[in-house]
Amino acid sequence: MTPSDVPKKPTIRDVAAAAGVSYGTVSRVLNGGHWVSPEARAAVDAAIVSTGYTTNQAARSLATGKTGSLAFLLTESQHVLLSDPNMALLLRGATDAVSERGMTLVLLIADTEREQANAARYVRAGHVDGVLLVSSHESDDLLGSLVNAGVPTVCSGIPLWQGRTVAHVAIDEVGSARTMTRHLMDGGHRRIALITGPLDTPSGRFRLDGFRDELGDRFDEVLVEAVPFTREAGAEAMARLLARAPDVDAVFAASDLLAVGAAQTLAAQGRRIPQDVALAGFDDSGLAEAHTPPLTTIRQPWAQISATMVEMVLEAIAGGHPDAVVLPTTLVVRESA
Amino acid sequence: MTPSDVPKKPTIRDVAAAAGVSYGTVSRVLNGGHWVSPEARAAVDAAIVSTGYTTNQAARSLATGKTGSLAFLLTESQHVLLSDPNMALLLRGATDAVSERGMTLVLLIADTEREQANAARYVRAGHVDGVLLVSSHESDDLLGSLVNAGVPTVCSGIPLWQGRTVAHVAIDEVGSARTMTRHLMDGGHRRIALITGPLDTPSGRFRLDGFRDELGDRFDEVLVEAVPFTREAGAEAMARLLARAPDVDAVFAASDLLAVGAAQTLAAQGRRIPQDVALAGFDDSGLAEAHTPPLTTIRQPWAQISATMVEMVLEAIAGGHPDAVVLPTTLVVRESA
DNA sequence: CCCCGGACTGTGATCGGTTACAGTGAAGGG
DNA sequence: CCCTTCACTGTAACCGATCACAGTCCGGGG
Repeated sequence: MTPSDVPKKPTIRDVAAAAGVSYGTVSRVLNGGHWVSPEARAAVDAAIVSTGYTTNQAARSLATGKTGSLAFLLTESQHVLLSDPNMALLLRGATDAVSERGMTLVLLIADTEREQANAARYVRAGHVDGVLLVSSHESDDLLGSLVNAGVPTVCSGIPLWQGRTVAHVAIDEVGSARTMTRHLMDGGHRRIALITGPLDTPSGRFRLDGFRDELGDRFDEVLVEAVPFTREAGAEAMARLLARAPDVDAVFAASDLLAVGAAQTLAAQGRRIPQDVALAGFDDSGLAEAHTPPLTTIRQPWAQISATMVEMVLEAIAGGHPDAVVLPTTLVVRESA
Repeated sequence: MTPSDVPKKPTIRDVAAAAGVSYGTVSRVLNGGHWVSPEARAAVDAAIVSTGYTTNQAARSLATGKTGSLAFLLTESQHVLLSDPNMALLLRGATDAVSERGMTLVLLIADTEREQANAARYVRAGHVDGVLLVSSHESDDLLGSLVNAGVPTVCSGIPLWQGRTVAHVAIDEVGSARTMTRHLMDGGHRRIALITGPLDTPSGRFRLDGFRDELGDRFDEVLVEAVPFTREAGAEAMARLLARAPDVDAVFAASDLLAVGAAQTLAAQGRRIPQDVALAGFDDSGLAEAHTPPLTTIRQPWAQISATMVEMVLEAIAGGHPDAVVLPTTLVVRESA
């Protein structure tokens, strides 16, 4: 075919030649087309199609200092991405929101301290324009190093950080926990237990707060377990609760996964759900609906959360100072409570 | 503090100045350090640390034509990332393998035809050096356009593609299905049903092949359902199987998710697992172990699969022509069968 | 004593864009 | 009728790397 076997990619120079204008004009068309005559623009548009031109992101980045991509930075110690369906939902929503704007999502997973340092270096090196920081545990150093380096960052969930406040998107943790607790009380239950997440996570801490607030003087320390967000931990916590308080008649688990674990223990000990013990989860992940019996739970608006995060980080990149955003949740009543 | 409020990032020129050498020498040190005197190298290394230099990927890409990143291209019509734990495992493994080599994973999700076209354009524009194509359904056009454009591509699973063969990593689908079928036969079951995936997916098709091969003349068309890989579809398929063949005494589901769906239907119709009907899954996702009773299943070596895919795509980028690789699976026997 | 080659270093061109600036021609105001 | 403004276009410098090439220095062989 052609002399060269690898037909080099067309550049704006090639497009300019094909359109009969200068490459400056092509560049102008590419960036909004202001101060370009209609004829020139039409010619350039046609030339872009005919040459099959696609812009070289590397060259553009070099000139503008922007990369056109965001980092989805997951700082979790375990296989959260697979064990926690929420993460997948967040990731999916972020991918959509980002690609809608012609940008790219770079996925960074930083489990260990060392990996977190690597990720921070990567981000600070300017490989991405901003960061969606998804972590449940506190990670002062990583978040701090990003914020201090002036990297536009938005967190998912309320960051438990000692420094100045950071832009974040969260649900109304306390309110949601109160709503569920109220629902269980309205169901006539008197001995309501809580299996919450680790107290160094916002979800773990604030759901406990809401639970305690709503119960008031009926709150009993004995009926609380704070454990990692895994099924096994939920099962073990339930076993401890039953040992300490055999008369428990309702359990509020701070995640569907914890609830599933609790359900296994309940089944093993011959307690029926919801006849003997009512059981509620949190998240409305696929698990909740799939469970037998289907779980009463709290639905989190994941798509909205991720879309809002992307919006906010773009605002920050543009020089703005996005506030915190709190989104509402929905109580989903099914058979388990 | 400093006159300029935003302290520009150091470049190789700054490093060179600090080290008292020319920028060419710095570049040489950065790329392996051949033909550089030990003193010069030491000076440069020290200067890199003292200036806090990090290489500007955009500039390097522009000069070399390489981007240092791979695409994880997911072409699925549904929320696979969340419904299918396998995808998360693959993604996780790929992230690790890629970051180990100092590269980056760009996550592309292309559901619709339009999104696939976008993704193809993105990849062909040279934003990434290679592609890990993760799709279960056939997608001739996307795969074809990548291969024809000469983009280094490695598929997960055997691509059902009419064109020339493409590099891929797969498990021994037929053999795994035979193993499980044999296990069920050895358990004394006579009426074994199969709920497999869509027949336009390799998993769906080849697991049926293995099942049929192993059963030989005991194979019965009536006992086969081919449905999408979702829990609901599994439940419905099980209902149809029970209606057609009430005497079924074992079910092999081609994914754990399908098995979970089938279990729901079995429970609803009062059939006990494994006493009345043995049930087997595929994948050994978290679901299998979490299920009551725990599912007998086939374990896929996801970490190895993703690592191999990354290795192969790097080989292809380097100009090689990686072959197909088939990895072995493991039968995991639990209580359900 | 000169020349040559090997080890190392510096320079300049280049990648493909953006952007500031310098034109250019036509329309319009004084 | 000239000068200014406006709308548009072309040019050159620059972003921060890589890499080919041209030196430079030194030791050793002829």
